[in-house]
Amino acid sequence: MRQSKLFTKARREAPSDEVAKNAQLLIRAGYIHKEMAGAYDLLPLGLRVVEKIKQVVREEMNAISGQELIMTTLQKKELWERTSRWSDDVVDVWFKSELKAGGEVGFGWSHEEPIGEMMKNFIMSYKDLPVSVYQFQTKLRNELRAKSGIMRGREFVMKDMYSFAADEESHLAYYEFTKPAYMNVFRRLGIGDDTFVTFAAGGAFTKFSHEFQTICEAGEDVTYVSREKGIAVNEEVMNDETLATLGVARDELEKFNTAEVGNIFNFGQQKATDLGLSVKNADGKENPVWMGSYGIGVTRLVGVLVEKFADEKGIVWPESVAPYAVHLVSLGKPGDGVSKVADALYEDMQKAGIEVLFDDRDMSAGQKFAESDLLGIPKRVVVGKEAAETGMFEAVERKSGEVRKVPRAELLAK
RNA sequence: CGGGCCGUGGUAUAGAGGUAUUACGCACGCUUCGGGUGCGUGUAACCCGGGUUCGAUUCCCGGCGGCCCGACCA
Repeated sequence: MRQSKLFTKARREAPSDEVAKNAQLLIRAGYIHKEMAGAYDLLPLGLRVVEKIKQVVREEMNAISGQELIMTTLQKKELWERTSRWSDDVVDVWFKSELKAGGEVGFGWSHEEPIGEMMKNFIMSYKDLPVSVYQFQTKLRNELRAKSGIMRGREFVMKDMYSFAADEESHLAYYEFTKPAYMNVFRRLGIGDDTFVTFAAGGAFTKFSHEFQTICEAGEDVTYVSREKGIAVNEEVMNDETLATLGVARDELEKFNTAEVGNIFNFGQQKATDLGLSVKNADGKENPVWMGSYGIGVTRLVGVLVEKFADEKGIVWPESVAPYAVHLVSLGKPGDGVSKVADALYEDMQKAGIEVLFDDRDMSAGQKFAESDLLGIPKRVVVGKEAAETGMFEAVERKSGEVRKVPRAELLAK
């Protein structure tokens, strides 16, 4: 992508109505645009980051037999009434509207009800199970207070997966199976060492649910962590009973601010019972399906990654999610020798299949470097007079600031 | 939802009861050419409604919007 054609521009100053570091940097760099409190547009660069994250998640979900689909945002009132979750007194984040043709609809804040209902059309027998399906969906939640920039919005992208099993054993096996898959995701995003499977409040049928909490100053949760024992406990369930159950002592745990980047939840047979989703077992009897749900906050992860890795100069993306792998910065003037060298290099990098953002604009070097730092692309290749003459290009690693002189051929090797 | 702070060009800001400062940006010209180059000219703003007043962007009330703290948070 030629930066001269990119309609977004970096800004020098952070907007006055944002305090959160993630939103300030993402807006300054042109990744997102604030539409209203808790609702942000994904601009071309931001969309690329989101798509990168989605791809990592997709690969890991596919690896545990998840089948991707996408559900509607519009939700049937009758369905949610059946599970007693239509009322605003029960679910306080509903957005609702009315159909002109008559009747009320809700806007999806979660999808276990409709997905369970839909699956009734396809799951008849224990032989149809186990199955798990997932989607990347824009959730709408009427939060009383949106905050922390992109980390807690009213409209956000979430990966939600739902599993269906015929018996408890295979159900729990799958539930456990998702944990390493989730950790693979977080590891690939560069936050594996700071993300913990965390015991959190359960529901009607399980003592605990499991959250994936990432150490992050801007996070809303407080988590107690024992790195040695590999145990983490959400503050909300932090008590003597929990400690006894888990076999840890209070003084073994370190307290952190954390952001919930994922959550897995065991519904037991309750959800399917409410929905009337059952299968015939081998003995010919109807049996409610065992269900689980598994979420990952995709857009929240964008915020967490910015919060965790940004430095005083701007954003620093992990390679796995960066909008481009290389930021090619030309210091030439339109039509001069330097520009021609940069242009040719850009074309060849494109042909080599390298994702490259090419700063071909006519601006001062200092401004280009400052903007490049702000954007946070992992590698910057600078084309100046020296490079044009010697064929040795300056490659700067954004994260470390390390500078190397590399020959052209090396830049085209992936 | 309770409490607090705040709404001025595209962005960030100053300010006063008599239509508004500065910087960035943007346009044009010159300058500069490896860390947000310097100069000149130009462009562009007081959230909405009501009240007080000769006059309100400024003071008062209400609304709308934003941020923060708390509460809430499958």
